[in-house]
Amino acid sequence: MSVEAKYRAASLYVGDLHEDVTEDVLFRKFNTVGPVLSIRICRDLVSRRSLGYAYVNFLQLDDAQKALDTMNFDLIQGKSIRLMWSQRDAYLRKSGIGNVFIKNLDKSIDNKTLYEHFSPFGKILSSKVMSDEEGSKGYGFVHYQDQSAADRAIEEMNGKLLRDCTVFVARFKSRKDREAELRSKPSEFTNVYIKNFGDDMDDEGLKEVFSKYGQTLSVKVMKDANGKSKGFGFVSRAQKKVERQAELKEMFEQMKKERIRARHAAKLYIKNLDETIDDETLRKEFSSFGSICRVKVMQEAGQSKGFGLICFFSPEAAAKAMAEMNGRVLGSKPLNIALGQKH
DNA sequence: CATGAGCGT
Repeated sequence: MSVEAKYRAASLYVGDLHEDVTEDVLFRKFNTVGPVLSIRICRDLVSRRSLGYAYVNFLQLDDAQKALDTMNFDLIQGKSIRLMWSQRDAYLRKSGIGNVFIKNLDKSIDNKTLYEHFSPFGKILSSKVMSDEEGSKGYGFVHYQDQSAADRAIEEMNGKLLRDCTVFVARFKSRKDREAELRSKPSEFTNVYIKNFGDDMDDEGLKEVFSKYGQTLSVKVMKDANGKSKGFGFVSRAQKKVERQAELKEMFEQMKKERIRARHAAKLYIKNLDETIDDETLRKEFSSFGSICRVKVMQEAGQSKGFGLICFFSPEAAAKAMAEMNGRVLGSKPLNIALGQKH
């Protein structure tokens, strides 16, 4: 095994990190287990904000294993960290194979307790109780290495009483799959709207027509202010509350995605900036393309780092600016402009 | 009631 391969084998992924956690803090924590070769907190290229996950590279595999066994779900800055082996291949994470969904969890069940209840069935890659500032949200996930382990866990645990709650345990479904499923088998409905029956039909007549098909709860012909039948209405069916909620949720999510996309498309990254160029110069040079919401030349010790960003209010303005200004010499150097990365 | 997030030098 090459040296690199050996170190890679001793790499842990650390997720769910508080934004303010530093390399230093992680080093001091993990170095207590055994010698740590390096730590990397992944950060946004430009803003340097933490992306909430890191790698801890141990010198020895045993130490990585020990950290995994003893430090998973430890709190740092009040947040429970999630440890996994570093796994560059995204297949298992994406495929959902071995992933189990659990709901109706007693609020007192935390990450560690969930792990303890579900570890007898096989090797767990990652597990988590979803939570917010208030604490547990009452559902979570356990992702096993093997589907067979997941199936055993479902078989054994579904319907079991954990503390005060009977848990529901099933294969994980992505939100998209779940919504598709809900749409494909719409829930039962008990009301129908009818139109085009003419204005001589009354409540009793309508009831007579429809009673052939089953017991009716209520039958009503819509009337105008003078009590005359309108003879028509709208054909529709009532949505159940959960259906309506799912629809609204999807709509809001799409609107949110669209907002993010638009904001993303309105952001330009400018590289190869002449060091004499500051925020104000950059703003002035780009102001003719549209309203600018933010300009930032990245600096270190009062010196330009030679790159920065401009956020326009509209994607159109950003596109125009990019088309016109890419390659344009400002100061002594040609601008290198790229569309924004995420975040 | 509930179906994450997420992988680098």
